[in-house]
Order: sequence, then C-alpha cells, then structure tokens
Amino acid sequence: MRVRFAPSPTGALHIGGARTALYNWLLARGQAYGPEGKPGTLVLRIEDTDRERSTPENVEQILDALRWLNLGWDEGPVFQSERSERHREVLAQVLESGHAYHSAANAEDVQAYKERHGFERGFRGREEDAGAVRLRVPDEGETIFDDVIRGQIRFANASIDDFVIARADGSVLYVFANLVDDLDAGITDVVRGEDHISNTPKQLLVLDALGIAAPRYAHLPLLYGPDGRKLSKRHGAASVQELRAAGYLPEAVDNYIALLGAGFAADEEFFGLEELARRFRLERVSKNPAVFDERKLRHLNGRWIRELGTDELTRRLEEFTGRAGLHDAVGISEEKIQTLTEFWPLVGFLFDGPANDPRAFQKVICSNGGVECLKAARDALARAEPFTVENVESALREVVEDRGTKPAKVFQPVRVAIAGTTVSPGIFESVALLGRAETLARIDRALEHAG
RNA sequence: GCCCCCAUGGUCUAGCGGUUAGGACGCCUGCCUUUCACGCAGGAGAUCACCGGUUCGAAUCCGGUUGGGGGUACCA
Repeated sequence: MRVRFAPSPTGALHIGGARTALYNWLLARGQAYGPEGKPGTLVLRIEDTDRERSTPENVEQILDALRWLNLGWDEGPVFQSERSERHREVLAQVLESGHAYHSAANAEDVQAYKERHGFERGFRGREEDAGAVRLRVPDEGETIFDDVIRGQIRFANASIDDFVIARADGSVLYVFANLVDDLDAGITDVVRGEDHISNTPKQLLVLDALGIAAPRYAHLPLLYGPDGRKLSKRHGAASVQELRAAGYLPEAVDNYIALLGAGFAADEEFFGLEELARRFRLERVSKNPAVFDERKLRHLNGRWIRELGTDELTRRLEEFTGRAGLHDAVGISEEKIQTLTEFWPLVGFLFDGPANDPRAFQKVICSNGGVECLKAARDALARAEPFTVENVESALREVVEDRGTKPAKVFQPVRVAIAGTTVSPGIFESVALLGRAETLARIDRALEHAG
C-alpha cells in the first residue's frame, strides 16, 4: 500500500490538514498489523504550483508541524513545481490520443453555453488551434467510484464540464497535476478531504483517457469550528503551531484529532500513535463532519501530561518555558495542570518571587486572624528540622491543632505569603521546596506588609 | 441555480432489524481535602432532523422533505 499526504503550502498546517496527514499515516503504519504484515509507504508531496500563495516559509512550517506531531513520512517531500516537464508529457499524451483538445472558450462562453443548454448540462467545447486544454467528457454514461468511507458515488457524465486541464501556455491545473503525481508515485489509496469528492470523477475521466486503472479513494469528512462553520483563525488555535504555543502536547493532539471523525473503541479514547495505527480502519471513519472542541483536547492533554512521567514532562516544560532546573517544581505541580501554559503561573513564584494579588492578601492574611496564624506558622516552621515535606506538614498541622482551628485557616495565609495568591501546588511541598530561609523571609515580608 | 456529500444528548462517537439507545468531553451533586486540580461515587441531558414506506418489529433498510456542508475557476 502506498498513500500520500499532499498539502498546499499556502498557509500553516491547520488541524484539518493535520488530521488528513494523521489518517494517512495511521493507514500506512497500520498495515503492519494487517494481512500485509508490513507497513505501507507514506509519500509527502508539496503542491506548490500556486506561485502567488506558496512560500518556502509555509513549506517549512508544514514539515515542522508534521515532525512535531511525530508523523514521519517515507518518501519525499516531492515538490510538484519541479515536475512540470512530466506533466506536459502526459498532457501531450491525452492531446495526441484525442481525449483532450484546445479551446479558446472562456468562463463567459461556458456560462452562455449553460444558459442555452440548461445548468445541469456540462459544457462541451469545440476544438480550436489554440487556447486552454480541455478534456473531452462523454455525454453518455456515468462515472462511478466506490468510496471506501461513503460507498458508491456516481456522477452523470452529461453534468460534468469539459474541464480545463492546462492553460494555453501548457502549464497544467490542479486536477491534472495531482493525478499525474499520484500515478507516478504509485499511490494505491487516495485519502483526502471531502472537498475533493467532485474532483474525483474528473480524475477518473483522465485516468480513462490514459487507460490506467484507478486507485482506491476515501474522502474524509471536514472539520468545523464550534459555531458549525469551517475552521478558521477566529476559532482560536486552528493551526498546529498555535496548538503547540497554547501548551498542548503532540501526543494529545494526535490522540484528539484521531478521535475527531472515527471511533476507535466503544469505551476507551486514550490512545498513543502506535495503538491508534493498530486500531485504525479507514472504512470505519465517520461520514459526517466533526466540530473541533478544544475542551476535550484539554482533557486529553491533561491525561497525557500525567502519562509522560516527571522526567519527560520536565524536558518538555524546560523547552516550552525556556527555563532550567524545573524538575522539582514539575514534580509538585504535574497533577494540577492541563496544558504546558498553566505550569508557570502555578509555580513561577518559586523562582521569581510571590505574585502580587492584593485581594488575596487582604482576604486571607488581613482578616479573620490571618496574621496571628501566620505568625504561629512562622515560629513552627523556624523550628522544623530537617526542613522536609513531612516535617513542614507536621509543623503546620501542630499549629492547626494548637489553635483549634480549621487547616485552611493556617495553610492559606502561608500560601498567600509565599506564593502571593490563593492557588499553588500543595502547601507542604511548596514550602519545603522553597526552603526555610526563603519561606521565612517571605512570611516576614507578608507580616510586615500587613502592618 | 446545478452537481455531490452528510444528519444519534451542547460536542466527539458506539450501535449495523428486537438495547432500559452505550461510552468520552462538558455541566450538576457528593466524597476526598490544604487552595486549585487529580481521583472516586452519583445525576441531569436524546420524541436517534422530519414525513412516508418495507417489516410482526426500524436509530438501523428504501423514498421524499427539511437543514447543514462541499464543489461549481485557465486556485490548490
């Protein structure tokens, strides 16, 4: 089996494209678990023939996104722009066999033709000496194919235009270039977005003209934003690098995107790439479009964060934040974050000093005996020896005991004194990690500030 | 307009002729508890878009309607 992912570098890789890439990857990789017993080949092709919109930066962004998602390819990247000679060669072939012809007809001519013949009628042109190249579409019959996901799809030939396959200068158009490249790459299974369904009969017609058998086709449902409309910038993180910047792990993105459009099991949804490949069945991909829901991605991301383990998570967080020496801070906070972005706001106080939250200070320290509790806590912590999590805990719990109060009455003032806010990792762990000197200094500063 | 695709709680899905329509996210309640989370235990939420047909029996099969989406370029 040979599959391909053929993005156009006209922008960043969006999650819809990422999912197409993922499904192709899963299909190829999953062959190893099927009757073939060995993985298929994934070819990466960059369809950069749109000179105005394609840029090298976009190409690099796409490759970068695929690498980040761990979706490696086996061949390529092949650049479509470098294959124009071959495109012209095949074009000459269909011209010579009479399956295609030159025509000077333009959009207006096509429109006029339809007004005359009815809009369900495909345009039929007359052969001329020059002009764009159009494929001769038969009036009779149907072009039919079996979509792996959707079943049989049929188009009446009469309703298909004699479509343009090349400009007057001989440069070919998308439907044609795309087909020729798939052919030369020996692609056996074309897995692409639903927006290509209406291209399929056209490519099938070209294939007929060439006398070559068609590959299998599978058209994936599209992805939408929360408002049910096509995904775009206004929906927040729509591109892969935006998801990365938002603190999502590639494992979670792969996992979530795989789920968007297919059920992999009746009762479990937490899967890594390899397990997804093992379970992936193209024919079971759902037919209806899915809405991208960042809340579920967040949930999976949280699970993956906890799955990684402290050492690996530390590596990711050090790269993400650009700070070093984070291991201990990760250890006491990993259970509390859903995305990498949430890490620093939670533990930054350990490195950069307490945050400034006057409301928390006022509420927790300056009222209900907060100052007294804080003083007592300070004295107890001054005596804790050695300054371990266990000893910090028993010291603070003794204060609670002595004063006959609720734990939070003591813990919260300490928390606000060292972190500046009411939200932080566990208080004993935080205090122990900060160390005695720094903890006492911060408590003193808070007491001073409270007057 | 024309061609094509699609339709299960708010969202993603399981289901493939007989189920109290299952799970996940989110939401609500309780437990845990040191804040926030995690975890655990419960709960609310679906006339399976609508109308016909086939059948003893339909979310499941067929037709139509409505709604949504894609295409309709000498873009990709």
